Amino acid sequence: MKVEAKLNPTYEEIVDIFNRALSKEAIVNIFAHCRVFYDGRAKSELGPGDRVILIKPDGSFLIHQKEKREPVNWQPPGSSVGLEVKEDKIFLRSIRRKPREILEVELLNVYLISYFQAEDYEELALTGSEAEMADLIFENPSLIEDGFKPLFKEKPIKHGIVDVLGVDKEGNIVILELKRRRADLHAVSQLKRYVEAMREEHEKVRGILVAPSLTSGAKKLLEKEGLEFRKLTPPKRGKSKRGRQKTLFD
Amino acid sequence: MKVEAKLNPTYEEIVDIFNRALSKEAIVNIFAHCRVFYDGRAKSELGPGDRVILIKPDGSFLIHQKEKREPVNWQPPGSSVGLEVKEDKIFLRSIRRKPREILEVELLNVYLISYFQAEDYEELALTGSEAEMADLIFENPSLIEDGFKPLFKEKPIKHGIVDVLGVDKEGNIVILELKRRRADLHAVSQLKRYVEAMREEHEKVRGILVAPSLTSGAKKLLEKEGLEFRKLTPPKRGKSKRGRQKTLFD
DNA sequence: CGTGCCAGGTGCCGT
DNA sequence: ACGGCACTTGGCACG
Repeated sequence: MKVEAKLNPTYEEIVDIFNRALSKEAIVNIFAHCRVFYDGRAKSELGPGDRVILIKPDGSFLIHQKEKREPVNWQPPGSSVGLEVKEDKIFLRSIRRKPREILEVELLNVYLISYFQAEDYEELALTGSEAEMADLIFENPSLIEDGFKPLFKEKPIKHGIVDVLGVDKEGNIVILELKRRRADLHAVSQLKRYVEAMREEHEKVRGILVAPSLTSGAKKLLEKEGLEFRKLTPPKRGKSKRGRQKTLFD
Repeated sequence: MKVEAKLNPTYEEIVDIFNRALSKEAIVNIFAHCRVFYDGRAKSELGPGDRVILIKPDGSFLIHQKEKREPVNWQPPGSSVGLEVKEDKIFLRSIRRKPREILEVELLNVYLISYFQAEDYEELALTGSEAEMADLIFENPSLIEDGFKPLFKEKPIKHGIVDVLGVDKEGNIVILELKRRRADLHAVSQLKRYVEAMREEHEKVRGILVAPSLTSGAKKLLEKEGLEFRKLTPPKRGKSKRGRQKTLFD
């Protein structure tokens, strides 16, 4: 069976279904009233409440409250999960090694347990990333400025890795730091670090922050440091047609 | 009913259960074979496959494949969800405004639809954060060095916000950048930015990176810049009587 | 593996 | 809202 679901299961049914799900490498889904304990890189406690628990066959373990995109507690892929019944209590326990982390869920009441032997061979195809900004600049360097010649992508230097390294028409070394979204102080610091590292060994080095926009603070720091800005929005490459993104949702 | 679940539902049952879930502000959980389209800050497409869909009453929308901690597609809290049946096809659509983003799920087959009217009044209590490192330093400044006097926490300066600002026994201004985990190049850049900003207006300014450890690159840059390092691991404060605070006093 | 860095980052808290 | 930043960040690519 690819999917199974049981409302208000007994302890025996929970154990039974859980083990069957594990053997099938299915995704386990539990609606439960529970308490949660975590100890590892940090440590946390969560009192009794209703949550959704998701356990994936790769060891990922998610506990979701009824709000927010983020799980309140979790365990990353590679963790090992187990179910334990002792003294009229039932626990889910997930252990990660390196770093050692333990997630423990006391199931006070299980409203629903289900599993899903999911078959999925598709991968996400995403466009509009920073990497595509770099590609775009290599295809059309004049987007930065007339005479700009990009030479390296993801080039390791003394203290970090430069997004794009090139030269301008006057022979200056040009360092580009790309941001797919509005650039902040962090981005300026990053660019400054690269520029200073290159200036240790070269005469004329320019630094250009390339992004759709700048925060106010980033603009101030950029100007103070004598760095530059070029406005550029990451492209959304259409799979088939060159048209705008209106094709699907209008 | 607090929980409801239907295996292999008809279109009508899907609509029925989905609407009931919405009116109860329940969490909706769907096991489905589906395709996914997203357009917003970026744009993506995901071909047919089995996924778990979670829709929360706050508008959060998660689509999980069978691996990884992260959803393959999602919509953040505040988004509006709708279910639409047209021409023998059934779609889930979630819209976010500001920025405008659309997530569309074509449900090719629904194995299970369930909802959970979760009641939860508990919040996570977590310890071992960077904020607690700051508290610890204010309680025991000699952890940094003898004679250190912390003055401000989260102090806004010219180009950013300093974690801890204080003075040493010789009257130098001291800037602390705290990291709860191994500090990297980014952390050093951050500290350097604060130190340089303060040096514009003060004579003697020291910068100290406070973290459990340093990456090799961070160490190199830190030394080159004349910045300092103090080893400190974020404390895990025991909530109850079980004094697990050994790390504090040994 | 550790190092470095992007992410549709998310979430929190300030002005 | 915009800004600055932490996060059990997660995930990836590369040496």
